Amino acid sequence: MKNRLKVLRAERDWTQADLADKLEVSRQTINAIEKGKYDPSLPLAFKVARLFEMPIEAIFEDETELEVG
Amino acid sequence: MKNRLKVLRAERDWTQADLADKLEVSRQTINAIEKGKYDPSLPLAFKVARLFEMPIEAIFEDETELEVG
DNA sequence: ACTTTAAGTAAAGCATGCTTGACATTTATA
DNA sequence: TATAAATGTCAAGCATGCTTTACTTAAAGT
Repeated sequence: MKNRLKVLRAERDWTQADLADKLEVSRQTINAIEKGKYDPSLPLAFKVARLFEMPIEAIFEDETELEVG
Repeated sequence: MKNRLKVLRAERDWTQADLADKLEVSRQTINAIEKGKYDPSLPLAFKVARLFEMPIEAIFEDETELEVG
């Protein structure tokens, strides 16, 4: 799953640690999500969306295949 | 986290097993999410949103407190 | 009443999300 | 160049998401 965290941070001049603080997660969690090591949980995705005041879909981009079935 | 899965299913006359099949997860997973036992992962939430053709926020409702900080 | 279908629930196990602590690398700045 | 700030990464451990198997309960149709 792609995400725009790095850009959204840059627009606000926030460090990964800044964002981590605001979201109440560890800095490593932000780093891992930005680097695509794993996806955030849904509750964390909601928190991100609220912080940036935009829909989840405007921040995270799903790239899983469409069904064949 | 509240969700409208049960209603969305009912509108389409789908069983939990039907929905599970369409989402490629187990029936128990659908049951657990509907009963609020846990939240779906973000990828699964995206899959649900695509299936019902509506934004994640129209299906799942976050109810975590706003920051005091 | 019987049968079937749907929904609920539980346990064990594996995969993923997130934590802390520590250390390495990169980037900016004195 | 030296120092500090920001980012990257790893390991161990705990919490959550999801699986399979299996059983129970509820609802619906015969």
